[in-house]
Amino acid sequence: MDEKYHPEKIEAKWQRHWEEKKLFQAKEDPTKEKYYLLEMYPYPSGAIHMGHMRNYSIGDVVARYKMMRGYNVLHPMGWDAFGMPAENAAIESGVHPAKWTYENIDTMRRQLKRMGFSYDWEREVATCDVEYYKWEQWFFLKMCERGLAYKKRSLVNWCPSCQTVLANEQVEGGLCWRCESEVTEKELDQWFLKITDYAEDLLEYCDKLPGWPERVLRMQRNWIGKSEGAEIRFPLENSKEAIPVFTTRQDTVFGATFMSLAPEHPLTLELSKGTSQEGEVREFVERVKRQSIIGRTGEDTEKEGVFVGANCLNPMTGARMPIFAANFVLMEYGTGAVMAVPTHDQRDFEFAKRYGLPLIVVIQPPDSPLSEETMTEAYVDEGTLVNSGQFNGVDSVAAREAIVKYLEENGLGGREVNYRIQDWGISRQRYWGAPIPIIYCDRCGIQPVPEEDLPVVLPHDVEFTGKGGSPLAECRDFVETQCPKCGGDARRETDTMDTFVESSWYFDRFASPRYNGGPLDKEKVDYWMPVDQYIGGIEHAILHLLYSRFFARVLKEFGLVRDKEPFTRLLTQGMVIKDGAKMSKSRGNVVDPEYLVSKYGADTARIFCLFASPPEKDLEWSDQGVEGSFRFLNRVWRLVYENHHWIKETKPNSGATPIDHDLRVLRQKVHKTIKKVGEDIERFHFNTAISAIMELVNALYQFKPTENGDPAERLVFGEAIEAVTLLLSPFVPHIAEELWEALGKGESIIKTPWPDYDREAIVEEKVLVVIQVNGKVRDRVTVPFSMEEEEIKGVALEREKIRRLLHDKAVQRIIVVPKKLINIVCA
RNA sequence: GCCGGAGUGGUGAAAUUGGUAGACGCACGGGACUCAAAAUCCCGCGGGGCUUAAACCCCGUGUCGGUUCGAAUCCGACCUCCGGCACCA
Repeated sequence: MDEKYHPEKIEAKWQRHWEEKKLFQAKEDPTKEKYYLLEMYPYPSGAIHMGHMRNYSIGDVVARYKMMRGYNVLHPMGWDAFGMPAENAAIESGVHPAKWTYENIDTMRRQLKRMGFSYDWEREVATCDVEYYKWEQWFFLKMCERGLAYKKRSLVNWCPSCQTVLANEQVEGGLCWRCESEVTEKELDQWFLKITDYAEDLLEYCDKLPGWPERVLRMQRNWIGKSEGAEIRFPLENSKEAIPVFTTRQDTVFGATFMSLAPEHPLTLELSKGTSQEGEVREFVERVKRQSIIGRTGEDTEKEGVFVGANCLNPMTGARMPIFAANFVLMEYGTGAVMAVPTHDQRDFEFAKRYGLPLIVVIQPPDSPLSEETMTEAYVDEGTLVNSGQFNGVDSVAAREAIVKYLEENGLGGREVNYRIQDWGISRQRYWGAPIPIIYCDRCGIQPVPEEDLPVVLPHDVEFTGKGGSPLAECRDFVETQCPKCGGDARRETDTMDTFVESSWYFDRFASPRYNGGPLDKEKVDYWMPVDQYIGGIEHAILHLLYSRFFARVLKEFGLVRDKEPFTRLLTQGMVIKDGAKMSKSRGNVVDPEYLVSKYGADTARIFCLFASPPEKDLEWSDQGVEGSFRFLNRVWRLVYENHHWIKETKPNSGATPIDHDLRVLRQKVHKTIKKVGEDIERFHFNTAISAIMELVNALYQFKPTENGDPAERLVFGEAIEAVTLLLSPFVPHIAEELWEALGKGESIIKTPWPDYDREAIVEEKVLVVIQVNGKVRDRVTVPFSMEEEEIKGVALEREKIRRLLHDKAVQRIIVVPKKLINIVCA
């Protein structure tokens, strides 16, 4: 052991050792309890950043701790390797996306290895490998068979900058999740996955995931957006047809005085055809369609519309209702048609006021009655029904139920549930992704690629112009093919799949990453899945984490996996902040982990991330904090260096000698620390676990051993040093291994069981009792642990200071919290 | 607008969930070692009052109330910041 701590020497040494001994290779072993720990895999952008560093440091503590606890741990790592930055690099600098991606992977793998993370690299997966994405194509075919994947022409979100379609989940506040451009609408033929079939189940199971943060579950519930209400059919005037609407306020149906249609609603143009309104309607629809999502749905966009030239009838009253096209009605939600009740819906109120449409109050509030003439805004709360025929006098909540029944009985509609969530659009008009395995034949229509023809390999030689349109469409060798049904000339689908499809099942693939008999080796997946602990950023709360839950359900139906919830526990870690903002290249406030490792070593970088704040909170970067962490490791190093010679020689059983008070206190501190660190790791309080170890180290510095080495002292002190080393090892594994070796231990520290604390040793002999008078701390007294309540009261009342405080007061009661506190209440 | 979360020293944070507020670290101040510096080690460090000093007292967890013997923690109202959803019928 060197006198000085040189991280660069020891870190490389132990990384080599772990790799040579294959210490992190996971093997299925039914006799051992498995623990599947997973951190969200990175996109190979070129370099590991602080966010990764933090995420993976957190994960590594848990992995190593569980290994020492005797679990059979699976801790894999891979690459979310398809995606646009690779393609953009190709457009900008001419490097092929594959070359760019694989080189980045090499760099980042090297960086991760330099951090000493306990990954099973044998299981590494890159999603751009054909061996990976061919199974994704296989899933797609199976989903087509079951109608879970389908193609439809629809309005989709289009990012003009990325030149591709985005899923609803990828539009954040009207902006592209990746480049923050304003998203527009476009009508395109697209492939969708039927996540809506699972909306109810996904929602229901939000209540059955106790290991997930409430915040994430709430976001998912919100996103699924379940509304219960009714469908009501409004007959068209002079026609047999009717317009169905969805409403959650069927109790207000008697107050519906007009109808609003989405501009994209097929009836909008159809009804206006041949009327004097036709031109105006057409113009309006065209104008609305051209708007961006923000322009269309922003909160300050004014409500406007146009009469389509036709009317429908209120099914309850028979009253004639003019039909409008209105910009605020969305085609994607409900039926794209809304019954307008201006008195009890604010949007309808504003619209009615603008176009001079009639108001009928049908809900009266309990206090001050409403009148159509004086209302200045809609009344949207509950009340009693009026102007509602047979339902007059009924409470609005009860009326919702009664009216649903009436609708059903009279064939006018019925109960209906609606979800905000839409099917997942997965077509991307980009090159660097998994090709959608579909062939178009002019004679036979849409033909799935036969399973035996998989994979549909992404061609290598294509041109990257950045001009828009998928490069695959320009690649004749790829596009031109034969129809699997008739054998005639046919064309391949040139869109690729959303990269979130890859990440929806990579955790399953880690269980059998090289399996070739199918996507998953059932036996192995059943052994490892579900993921016991998943760790990653909150930004995936509704993207990846919802898609993965959907995929798990589908895979379960295919009989490929056993569980429909893939992640038992989830930890969402906070961002890394510097100078008040998230670290990012554009802000210029990044700290490169590579630099940190070069200057201080991986262990310092790791322990800083873990110590500075609890994992779920944002981490404020501090250069001095890093220095402090490095200082602490040096302190530990010196402590062991100065003592390792004699500790190595101390035989475990050499001293049955009785130990004195100071030693007993030290030993108690050791075992209390063992207890606390274990408990803190279990509940992910790494910062307090580390501070507890620091306290122990401080106590060992305070403890001055006698000159010629009392055997009992050597025993206790030696035990303490070993405990410090063991407890530190999940956090700072390299230095721990080196110190462990210096202490004369043969086996790698990762193979050493986590220490148990001695229950006897932590028993308190004396306990500090706080004495309060009327809730204010006035004195403290140390009493024997076993002292009875009554006796403690006596001791407290006898205290000089307490007597002085109480001399002219009458004691009313005394509250005793055993071993902790006594509160004397007096007048 | 709706739904969450969070506000604690100069600073990052503790307080295992109603029982000593500020552990541990950083910064800062003082001391030891040194010719000197760095490194290291030791001591101090919420604010105020009183004091040579100690002892002691008061205030203090965003603000104002409440519950309780006792509140950073529970309840109500408000303020500020952050996040999610949002013309969803």
